[in-house]
Amino acid sequence: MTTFTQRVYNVVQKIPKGQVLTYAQVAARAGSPKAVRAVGTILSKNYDPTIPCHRVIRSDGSLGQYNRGQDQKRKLLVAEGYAPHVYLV
DNA sequence: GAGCTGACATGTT
DNA sequence: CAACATGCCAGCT
Repeated sequence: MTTFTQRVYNVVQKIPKGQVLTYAQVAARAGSPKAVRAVGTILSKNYDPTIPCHRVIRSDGSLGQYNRGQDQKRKLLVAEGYAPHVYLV
């Protein structure tokens, strides 16, 4: 548990509904723009329901991985309004 | 205490 | 355009 970890949690928790941030953005906001791997590692180990980890996607626009599975992540994002072209097809 | 792993990103081939 | 290789940071063995 470091400041970076807490920062990541805070940032992810502050992501508004219908909006998503990339791992790069989260890492940058957390204080380390290059700690994208770390963000993934942290979120992967985090099962806290108060942390909408599903709102964090890859910079390529892909959903990336998820604890509950990519399908669950996609469902959540679509349900929240984040429905880019790719998911509709 | 050191080494390996992993929800990623960027650059080359 | 797609695939491969390298860099990076925090967590776990």
